[in-house]
Parts: sequence; C-alpha cells; structure tokens
Amino acid sequence: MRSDWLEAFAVFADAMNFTRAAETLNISQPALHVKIAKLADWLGEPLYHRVGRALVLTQAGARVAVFAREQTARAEAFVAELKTGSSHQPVEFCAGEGAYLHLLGPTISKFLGSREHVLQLLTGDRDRTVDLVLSGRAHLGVTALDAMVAGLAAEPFAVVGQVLVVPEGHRLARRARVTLTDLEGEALVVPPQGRPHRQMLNRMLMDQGVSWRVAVEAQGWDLMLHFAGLGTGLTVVNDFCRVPPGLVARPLGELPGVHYHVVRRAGPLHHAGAAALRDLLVSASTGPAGGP
Amino acid sequence: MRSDWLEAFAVFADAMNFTRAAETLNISQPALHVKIAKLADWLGEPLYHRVGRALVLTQAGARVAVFAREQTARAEAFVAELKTGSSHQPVEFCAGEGAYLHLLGPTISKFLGSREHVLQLLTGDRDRTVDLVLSGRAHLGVTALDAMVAGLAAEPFAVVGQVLVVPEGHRLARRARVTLTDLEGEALVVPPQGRPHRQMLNRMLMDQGVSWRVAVEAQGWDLMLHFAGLGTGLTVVNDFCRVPPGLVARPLGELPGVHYHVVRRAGPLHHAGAAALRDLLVSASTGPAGGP
DNA sequence: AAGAGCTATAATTTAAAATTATAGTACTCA
DNA sequence: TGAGTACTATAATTTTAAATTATAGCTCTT
Repeated sequence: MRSDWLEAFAVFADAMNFTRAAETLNISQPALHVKIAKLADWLGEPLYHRVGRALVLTQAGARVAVFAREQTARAEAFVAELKTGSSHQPVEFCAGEGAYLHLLGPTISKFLGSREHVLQLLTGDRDRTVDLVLSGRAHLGVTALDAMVAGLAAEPFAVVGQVLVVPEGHRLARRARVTLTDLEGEALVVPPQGRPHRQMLNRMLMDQGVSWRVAVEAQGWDLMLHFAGLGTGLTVVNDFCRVPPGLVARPLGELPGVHYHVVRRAGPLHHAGAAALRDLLVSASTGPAGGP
Repeated sequence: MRSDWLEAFAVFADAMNFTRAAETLNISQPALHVKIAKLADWLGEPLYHRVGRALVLTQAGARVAVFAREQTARAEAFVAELKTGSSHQPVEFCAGEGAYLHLLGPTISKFLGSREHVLQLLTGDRDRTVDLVLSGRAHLGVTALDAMVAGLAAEPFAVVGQVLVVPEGHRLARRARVTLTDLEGEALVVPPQGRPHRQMLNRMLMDQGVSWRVAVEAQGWDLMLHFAGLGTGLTVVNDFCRVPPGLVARPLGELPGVHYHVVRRAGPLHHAGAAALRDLLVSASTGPAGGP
C-alpha cells in the first residue's frame, strides 16, 4: 500500500470532491482519480459510491480515511521529531463553547502549563465533536452525550444541572424552586429546532402537558441569556452559566442532568500528548455524582 | 516520505547488507541502494555509514528503522483487519529460557486463554531481548536488568534469589546457609566469560577475596545444573531452578537478587494486544519484595 | 432543453524507477 | 604483496509507471 495513495485519500475524504482535492494536492484531477482507484483496487474494497451527484464514503472508506490520517500524521510527526529533536505535533481537542467557558478552563491551563505539548483547540457542538473524533481529525473531545456512540470511548466528565432563568420581578423569581408546570403559558427562549437542548425541553414539557410558545430561537447559552435579559421570555440553561444582571436562576430539578463526557476513538490512544490530556481530564472529572 | 522507501529500509536495517536485502525484496541491489539513498536524502540525514567494509546504522538510522517497522506493521495490520474484520497481528514477546520456564508460565497461559490475541514468542538473553524491544522487533520483553537502559521503559516483575547447588554428600550440603567464603578453593560451573551472571559471580567472589577456579563453562541454568550433577563442580543458579536428584540447593544470601523487569520501548504502546499483555504481566508481578 | 459542475476514461507525454554492466573499496589468504 | 572475494556505488540504458490534456458522460439546475 503506497503512502501517497493514503495521503491523497485523506485529502479526498475531507473534500469528498476530486476536483478540489486534486487542487489542494497540486495534481490533476485524473491523477488523483487514478491514485484512489488504485488504493481501492489494492484493498479490494470500494471506498466511495455515488448518491446522485454527491460522493459518499463507504464504511470501508471511512475506516481507511481514519487510518490514512493517522498514518500520515505519524509520518509527519516522526520526521519533525527526527529533525528538531523533539516532537511538537499538536493535540487536537474539540469541545463546545459552554464546556470551554465553564468546565475546561483549569484543565486546559494545567495542560498548557507543563509546556510539554502543543494544543490545537477546535470548537463544535455535539455532532461535530463526535464526527471529528470518530474520523480521526481530533484526538479527544468533551461533549454532552446521552447515549453510547458506536466506535467512541466515552468517560464521564461532569454532570451539569439545568436552571430556569427569569427576570428579577417575575412571579417565579420569588420561588426557591420551580417545576415544569410553572411554565404553563410562558414564552421561552430556546435553541433552534433539532438542537439537543431544544428536543429535550420539548419532550419534557410535552410529557407534563405544559403548553408554551417560542419567544426567540437563539443558538448558544450566552445569546439565549441575552434575549432573556431583554425581556423577550424565560429560558432554561445549564447551571454553570453566569446569569446577567437583572435575571435570576432557579433550579429545575425535574430536568435530567447534562452528562458531559471525555470522548476518544475506541482503541489505544497513539498520541502521547493526547493520552496525557485524557488523563488530566479524567482526573479532573467530578464524576456522575456532583456538579463542577 | 514514500512507504516503499520505509519498507525497503526496514529490510535493509535487519540485513545490514544491500545485496541480501535486495534479494529478499526481489529487486536489484542498485534499485535498493537508490531507494535508501532517496530516503536519506529526503530526511536530510545519513542513515548508515561504513566501518571498514561493514555497514552500521547511524543513530538517526536506528530511529528510522524502528519507525519503518512500526509503520509497515501498522499498515499490514490495518489491511488484515479491514479484510478479515478482526485484527490478529501477533504480540511479539521476548524472554529468556529461565523466565519462560519458571516465571512466565501462568501469565502466558492466561493471556492465551482469552483467545483475543495471537502471541509470537521469541527467546533471547538480556542483550537480545533489549535489542529486539528497542529496535521494535518485539513489543515486550521480560529480562533481568540491573541498570536503566536509555529508551527502555522497565517495570519490576520479580526478584529471584541465588542458591548454591552442591552434591548431597558435599560438606556444604550439611549447612542450612552458606556464605561466599565457603567457596574458597572450589571448582565452579559458570557461564562463559562476558555473560552477566559470570560477571556478577566474579565480582562478588573477588570482593570477598575468595579464590576459585572454573570447572566447566556452560550456558543456561539447565546445562549448568547438569554439569554440577555430573560432579564436575558446584554451581550458583537462580532459586527458581528445579534442582536435579542428587543435588541440593542452599541460599546464598550475600548475592544480590536478580531483578526481572517487564520492558518495552519508552512511549505509548501502540499495539492493543501488547498493552493487554503488559497489564497482565504487571498485575502478576510479585514486586521487589518477594520471589514468585 | 440547455448548461453548469462534476467524474471517469482515453490518448499522449513526461518522469521515475527498474535493470544490466561495471568501476571502486576493504578485507582475506596464499 | 598481490590475486581473489564479497560487497557497495555509479553509469548507461531499458522498462514501467505516473503525470498531463482532452473529452465523453452523468446528474442536477434553471
């Protein structure tokens, strides 16, 4: 199996487009096409197929892409280490904005403090984090998960509760605790359709027979709190959020905790820096029992 | 960096001979020569140099050889896994005869019992074990070590005492314990010059001012005991040895224990099976306090 | 139905890698 | 000491592989 086939395939798998991948490789499109045909031939497996005019990786293709990225990264890292004496292949890590702001600060500082490794931070929601980790484009991630994902090793990192955020003068602000039924008839600031938090809220409120309406659709805790601060409606956010002046947070015990996990691809972690970061994260974990 | 350069270099580094390596690769000697020249050129480092008419790897060359073997093995393992569905790349393990016979049996049985991995056993003395592990031709080893070895990660596995073996009728057979000075004037069955056990005996007896002479030079515990059984002389062996009929063993407390270690190359263990075997070995370890 | 935006194949050119042949080097042994 | 051996390194040549350009063909868009 020739390494240039793998390198070409790694680029192609990112682009899923022969023309553009060939451009980034600085070869002609037919040359790339032949390389990938040869790789598939040699492996005896089709690596992609067409769906309409789009190209989609086969299952084998996805595995080959992961391997190709790994193998190419290892070669690069080795050469760099041979020439400079020490490795500085970055650890690629992905998490969401909320996790970065409220859960990961100390661990990341500690990791960077040792100066042994270089850290490449990526930001992404749950789906992107899982995708980056599964496809080998990130070594590790931290994200909220509520179900197992095939091929992913997940270790519990933190459980975060949910709070209802209301204006100081609101009737519910006087209460120490609130229930979902208290939300009857309210307008809520919620994430757009399809986002996990929105789905969870929908389901829980429907279960309780609570009728409510959308005040604003906003993406991200900060934006949701901003709109709530403008008085457009109430909102429900993770309890690690700093609530802006004029608003107060009240625990919503009925809502399930958000389970953050440290995720990596199943199997051994090849990258020493990534392994070190994983160990730091797991040791900093607050476990499933408490909040941060 | 092209993978065929690495594959060629891995073979060359084993043979240290262009002519023979080219034969095993089924290419002409000049073709191999050019491949390796290109690899060296691409890396900007000479990979070998001549000492007389022998070829010797440079330090960079040795590191490249390790990487080349790893990278080629990974590619093979991946393809095998892709085609057959599950990996069965063997775990390569090296230890000495004594360790196999008296220390490793249960752990190896247990490892094989799970049927998850295939084990490739190699036999070698300390130097060969260390060499195989350092050069990436074995994932793990168990061997006696009395000093750190650069690039090698060693974890204590077992400490084995030393016993003096004498014929049943011998004057020392009546004693429960013996000291080195009791050996004054005796003929001893010892390993050949240069072997670690011989060096240790030499030094310890010389320290005590004991004069002795060589009865037989024999390699290996069993052979040493065999000659001792023939009455050629006394011998000193590890206390895990089964002493043949007609001989008795007496502890030699003055001699230092032999410290067996689980060794691997420094850095993360890429091979999942090797990692599993290491964990088994370490958990089966009797630590520095006791014998097996 | 024409056209845009690709992929895939063919024809041709260009480049690379193989081979054979041989000069050069270090050591061995009569 | 000088012919012989066993090997490496380079050169010349042939063979093979991989690039390029050109273009046919497919799928969705407008």
